[in-house]
Amino acid sequence: HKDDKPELDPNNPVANWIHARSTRKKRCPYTKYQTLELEKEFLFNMYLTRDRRYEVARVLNLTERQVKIWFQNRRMKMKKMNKEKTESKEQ
Amino acid sequence: VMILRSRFLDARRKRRNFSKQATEILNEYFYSHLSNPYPSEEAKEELAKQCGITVSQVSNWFGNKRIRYKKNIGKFQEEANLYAMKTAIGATQ
DNA sequence: CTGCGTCGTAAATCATAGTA
DNA sequence: CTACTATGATTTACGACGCA
Repeated sequence: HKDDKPELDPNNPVANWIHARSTRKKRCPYTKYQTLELEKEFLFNMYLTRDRRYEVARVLNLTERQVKIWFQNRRMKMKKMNKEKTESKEQ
Repeated sequence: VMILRSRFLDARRKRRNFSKQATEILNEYFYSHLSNPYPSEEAKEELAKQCGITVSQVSNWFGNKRIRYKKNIGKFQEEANLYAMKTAIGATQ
């Protein structure tokens, strides 16, 4: 009867899904050293100044963009860990 | 040594597979929303409650399911048919 | 308009559970 | 027990959108 599902694609269900662009850089796992240094910097301060970003990128042989994004992801990770910790303590 | 250290540092990676009922519920949602398998935050909360897992785990499950399904649709054809049939029967009631 | 912030996700990879 | 596969979690990299 009432079909609320807009099935526009009987043959190709993934057509309307979100797809990464083909120009996206492939994920490249960082070395233990890079990760350790990034973590140290994060411990020093969760937000980068422009100068710190330049310096960290130079020392670790990453682009400033990669360092910026690493910090963004790291903050999201911290947020998630805090949420889980809080929720488990309040139950 | 490295193994012991990594086990300590990655303790949260220890896991148990979800129950069969939970997987059943997640698959039913996935295959009945195959053209747009992106549950809203509210839907995730409801699924999490029904499955007895966290919202993050529901998000992980859908992320993994979407990419693995897309990577090899043929492999999941049988499963897709099974759940399509189940929801069809449910709709008949 | 620039530029960095969060949020949600894709895709690859990791680590181990499950199984033949 | 070993080898291999399935599966849940984590790690890079963006796109979309917000705010100053």
